[in-house]
Amino acid sequence: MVNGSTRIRILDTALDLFGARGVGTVSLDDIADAVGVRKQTVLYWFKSRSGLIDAVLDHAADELLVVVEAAIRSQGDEPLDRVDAVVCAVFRPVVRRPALLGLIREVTRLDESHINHLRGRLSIVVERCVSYLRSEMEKGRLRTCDPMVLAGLLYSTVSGTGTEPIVLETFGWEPNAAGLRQVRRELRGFVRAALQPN
Amino acid sequence: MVNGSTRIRILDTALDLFGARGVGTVSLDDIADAVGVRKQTVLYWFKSRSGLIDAVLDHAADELLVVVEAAIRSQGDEPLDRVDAVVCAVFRPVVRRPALLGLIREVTRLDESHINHLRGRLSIVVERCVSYLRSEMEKGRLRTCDPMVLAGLLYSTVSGTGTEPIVLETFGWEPNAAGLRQVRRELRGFVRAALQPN
DNA sequence: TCACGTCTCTACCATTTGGTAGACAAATCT
DNA sequence: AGATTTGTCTACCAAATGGTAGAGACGTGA
Repeated sequence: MVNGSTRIRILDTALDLFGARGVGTVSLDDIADAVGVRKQTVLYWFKSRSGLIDAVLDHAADELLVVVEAAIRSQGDEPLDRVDAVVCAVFRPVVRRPALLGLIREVTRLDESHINHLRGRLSIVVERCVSYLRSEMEKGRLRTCDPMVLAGLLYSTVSGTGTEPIVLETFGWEPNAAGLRQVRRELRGFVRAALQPN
Repeated sequence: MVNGSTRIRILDTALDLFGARGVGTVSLDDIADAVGVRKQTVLYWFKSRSGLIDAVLDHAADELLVVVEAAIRSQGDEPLDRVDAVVCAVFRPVVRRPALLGLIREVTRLDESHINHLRGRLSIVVERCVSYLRSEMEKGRLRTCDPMVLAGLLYSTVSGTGTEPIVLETFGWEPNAAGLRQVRRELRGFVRAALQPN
């Protein structure tokens, strides 16, 4: 592979399409059209549809991990601030790249092999989050509960907020910049309140 | 239509398949096979794939609305208890009928006409929830914030928890009865803490 | 008995799908 | 220059898709 630019354009485009419309409803032709290339070029860079899916999941994990890792390492000792930073970090793609969380969410629809592929990529950072939450709970600086489930709940809340704008619209939300800031503010307040030590 | 039993079996099966695997990845043949009938029988009862989707969304909305309405009318004046009842009500299908929330979540992937169809069905109960939250906030019995966004956050949290068991597993959760009870307990604690008046 | 409505079926059809085979041009190496 | 590698393409293909047309089985009312 010398000229990787086509490959990356395919990955990016596929990520957007998969995330926005769901993996199962996007054909290789759809992706090729969006890139401006023929389907066979896609199959040149990725040996099969399934291979492309794995590569796109990797691509998404890369993008998400960079953002989250940076937030985790963010300065500040107060755990509520730290969690807040991670929430903001995960929320950022919601604005900049809506398809990213949408794709991660799609994992439920995929078959075992793809699931394990993505799980392998995310497990390190997930474990890090969970053990951090646990240690802060032990110090009494977060509301005490099961840190694993809590981490899952936090993820669900942030991801759901980001990936279901249509549901939020049903709840009366307006999809513009001001609305997004509003949602993020409420989301942060919600999470802070949910984590406050008792 | 005299014999509606085939129709209902198709609806039920389609709901399960759509919810579990995503609307776009389930063909009429898949549904027909699962029901034990030919595709043309499906097309007899529903004039097109799109018509079937709308009917299934109606079917899902019916099922969800019954559960939620009952919980909203549940006795008890304390708002935290009342919200708790609704959370439990929405969580119940997670166990009994995992595909139900999965289907509602799929709405993001559908086109405008189906979205509006479902929105129309859900908007009444959504508005009811929002205005209830608002009035309790005004009485100072819930943490004050934007009630619309809060309702959306609550929905996201519950729905995400229910529809992403695979993500929860990545967080170390074990998918059995005890694990489910555990998740529900944490979920209720999480929501209670997030709503506590300040 | 006979006509009619109900319900499921077989037989097709055009289109789309993931994928293979291989032609062709441009760049790179020897 | 000649050979080879790299990247994109055209030409296909078998299978699956949503959908149409209409046959046939079944019961019901006149």
